[in-house]
Amino acid sequence: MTIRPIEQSLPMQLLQAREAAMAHFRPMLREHGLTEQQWRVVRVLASAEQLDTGELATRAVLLAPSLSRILQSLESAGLITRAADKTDQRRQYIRLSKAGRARFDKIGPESESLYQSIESSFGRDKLNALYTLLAEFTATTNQIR
Amino acid sequence: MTIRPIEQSLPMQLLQAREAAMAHFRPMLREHGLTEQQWRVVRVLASAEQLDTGELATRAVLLAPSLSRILQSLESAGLITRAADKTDQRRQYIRLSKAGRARFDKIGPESESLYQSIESSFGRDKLNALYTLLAEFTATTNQIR
DNA sequence: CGTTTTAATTTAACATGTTAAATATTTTTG
DNA sequence: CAAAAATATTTAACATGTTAAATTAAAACG
Repeated sequence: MTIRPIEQSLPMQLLQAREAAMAHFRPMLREHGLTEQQWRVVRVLASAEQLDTGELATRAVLLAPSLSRILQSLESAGLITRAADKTDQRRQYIRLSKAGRARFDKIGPESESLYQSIESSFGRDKLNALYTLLAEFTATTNQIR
Repeated sequence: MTIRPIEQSLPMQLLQAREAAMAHFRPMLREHGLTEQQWRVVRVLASAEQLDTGELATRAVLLAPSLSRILQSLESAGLITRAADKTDQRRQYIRLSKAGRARFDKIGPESESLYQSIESSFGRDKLNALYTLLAEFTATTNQIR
């Protein structure tokens, strides 16, 4: 059997594409004192009143152990608050604090601006095409067995 | 300014697409005692006589500190050997040991088989189109500034 | 030729990824 | 209802990601 060279594999292209994009965001986030993953959590919370950690993990694409540690750091930084569910003591709800909202309001426009510079370089139409293909790929591949 | 929702951002789609793909490979690699990144290094070495660590890092898409640790583990496992450059004592060359080659020969076909099941589910043409778009995106985005 | 600068690699420190196990709480069952 | 099974979250352990600093060797410079 012929084995595909590593550089011709889709996972490697996905990795390099993501790295190319994130290289533009990381320095900015660093100046604002957030990691890429912490920023994902803040962004998800900014678009919802409150979320339980399960839903938060799904939307931020984080595994539970990672999210658990990230929430500890965000809580220490005063950017989120937690509240236990009244009827199910296992479940807890997370929401952005005022400081968390303020941080989001500061970073959001800078992030969007960087995103648009990427969009205009690559072309909006191609970016949309790529986005759509990726979504299809993910859906299809997640269904295999 | 309107801030793009996280789930509509390309970096998140890239992350999810990669995760969808890797979920199929990780359990197999685990049974063979290699992590995803160790397997990347072995694959790169399998297609070259020997490589210095700089070139190896580039081809396996790893940062130098990560590669340094991975080489230590692969050396402990007996899968690679190292040799210093005769004229430049800073530079070292890495090559696959016989055990490393044997490991590659065992894993390679299983990996290729999984890859082909993904390819046939998504469609070869769409996969190629996606691959090409990703390569263009990476090239374009790496050039910005 | 000795000193400074550049380059290759490793180490350090902290955050996250991954899997397994532990904990605490709910729900199901017999 | 009491024991067992299921669920939500955290902890543990080890590997990798990321940035900065340290180490070592080579090249450039005065």
